[in-house]
Amino acid sequence: MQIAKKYFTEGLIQLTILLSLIGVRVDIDSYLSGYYTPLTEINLGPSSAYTQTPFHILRDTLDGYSVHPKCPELDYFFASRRLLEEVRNLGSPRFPTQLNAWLVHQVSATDKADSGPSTSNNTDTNSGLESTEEEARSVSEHLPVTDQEVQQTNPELGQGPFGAGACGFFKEGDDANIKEEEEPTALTQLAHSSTLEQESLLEGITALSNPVHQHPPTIDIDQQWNNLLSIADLDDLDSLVSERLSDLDTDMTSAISQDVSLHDAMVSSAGAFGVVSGRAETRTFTQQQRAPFRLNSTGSSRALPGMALGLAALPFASVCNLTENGSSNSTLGDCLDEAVFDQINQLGLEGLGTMDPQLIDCLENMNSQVLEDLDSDSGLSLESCSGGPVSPGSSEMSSSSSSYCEDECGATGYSSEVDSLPPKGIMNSTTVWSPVDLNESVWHDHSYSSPAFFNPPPVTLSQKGIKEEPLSDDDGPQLEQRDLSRDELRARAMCLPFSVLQIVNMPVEEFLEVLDGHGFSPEQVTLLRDIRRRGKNKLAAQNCRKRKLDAITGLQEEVERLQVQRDRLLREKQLTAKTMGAVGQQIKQLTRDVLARLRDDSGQPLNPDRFTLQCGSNGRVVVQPIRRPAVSTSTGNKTDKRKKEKKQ
DNA sequence: CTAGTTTGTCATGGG
DNA sequence: ACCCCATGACAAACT
Repeated sequence: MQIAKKYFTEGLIQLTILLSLIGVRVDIDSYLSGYYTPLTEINLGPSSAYTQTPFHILRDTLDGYSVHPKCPELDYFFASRRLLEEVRNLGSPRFPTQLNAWLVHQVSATDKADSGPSTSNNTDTNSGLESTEEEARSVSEHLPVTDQEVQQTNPELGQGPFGAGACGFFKEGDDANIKEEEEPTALTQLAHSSTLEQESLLEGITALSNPVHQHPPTIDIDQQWNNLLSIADLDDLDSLVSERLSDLDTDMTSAISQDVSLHDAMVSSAGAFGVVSGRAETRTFTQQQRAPFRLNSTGSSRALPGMALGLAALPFASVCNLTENGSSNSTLGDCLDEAVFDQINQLGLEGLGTMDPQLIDCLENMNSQVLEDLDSDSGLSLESCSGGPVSPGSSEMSSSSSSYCEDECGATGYSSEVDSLPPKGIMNSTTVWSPVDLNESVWHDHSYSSPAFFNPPPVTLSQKGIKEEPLSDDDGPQLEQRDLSRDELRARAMCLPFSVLQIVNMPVEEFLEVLDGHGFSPEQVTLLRDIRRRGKNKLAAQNCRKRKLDAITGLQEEVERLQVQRDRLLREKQLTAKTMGAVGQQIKQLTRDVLARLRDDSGQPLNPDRFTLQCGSNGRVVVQPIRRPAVSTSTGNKTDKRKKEKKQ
């Protein structure tokens, strides 16, 4: 039901945008204001802010973060965006601003939802939801009147952005529309306003943690915020902030990708956006997962000036944005689409050898996040690429990741995928060890044990990786030379046309052919054999160490398991002993009771000390006299015998 | 500076 | 005989 509502809402919003593009003004404020009221009822939320954010949550998830990009539910969303793109191509140069307005609406919805405390506060004061609706209506009614005012107060928004949440957003959106119709000269100003919008988004978030910065006109909401914060759990607040953050990420990335066309007219926006991103970075509520996105976003935004200078850079930014948020159909579809990713995953690195150079460039410009996605493996694979002790788990690793490692990490000697990866594939792709290709290949130029090719921001690299490969793409060849392994240096010194990786990984047959067919000198042959032997032994050593560690870990786990089992058995033993003691006492008591009711031949009660009850196999209970000698110990028997002997 | 860790290498042995 | 692999041992680099 919520999803249906979401679709309906989104569709309505986008229809509104489309209508606005052709000059039809549609005021959705009233709809939105009325929309949340039933939503609140649906979500049975007691006027909590969270109960008013489902729309936002759904949007967030369907925007691509929590939902897989291939999720069919996104088709509609992407189709809508494509439609908007087509409309823009039809000649509406200011559409990005319109999209901004749409995004603003989107956030405004959440903000309005987040400003739900107003609703909750109203409910607290028993004023009901109607008052909120009235507020929204009044706001929307004032909008046409205050458009000019808003435009004038934009700079103020820049300083202390719209504290009023939804109100400010709607004003911005309508403002954009009207300005669009008014004067083209307002384009840069529009850009600035959009920048302000972006900033306002952040401010809206920061207002969560610091509501004091809100504007005086928003005193009511401010107070309501204080009320909310006073009762809100910290964890809830964190989750709330994270929701806002995710939404922000979506908006920001989308804004970047969509604003690119306007960028030549709004270079300042990029800078301002960078500032915004930086500010977001300083906010400590950036979660670990979000942090890379934010950093990447910052990076892409910093690349925006370059994009403004040349369209050639556009696809790269689009790639970054596309892969970051998984949304927005990019113009890069020709260069990089899912099929390419699949191809990379399937072919492993060998695809790089035959891939289009442009695509390789694209890949090189990708951030680490993208590369990790390509790897479709966690840090483990990365660590394995960097030669971590865990790496050698060759046999357990997937072929895709292994091949990826081997290729991408270049001479990462001990990705230990020698077995799992398809060496023949490499040879086929490189056309049977073409020396030229090998020397020119990217991975060949990097350290034998370094994943330099994948050198993303150091954050994602393990210490070992950093240690072995401080190289980055910006580092000069001297560092590169320094980080070459000894064997690599020897191979170069001996003018061997193969990299260490190739020497190590090529099949025996190929290796023998190489030794025989290239007319190598005996020294070169010896070096080739040594390199191969050392490389394989290095892999073997790493495998061995990993196995040893695994064995130790397994033994430790087994020790822990056995200790737990021992403790459990000891407890069971104690419990059993207790139970046995209790049962014995019960039997004793029952025996006394029974014997007390029995009489001997003389009519006297049986002495419990001299008789006992024995239960036979047939169920009969027999009274038996206690045989003292049987009860007495062996030492007792001996003493008895001695006494008897003495008596005799 | 020292101790511990990591990593590459060699020697050896088994398959 | 050769190759591959596993593993202990050693040394260098690094933390």
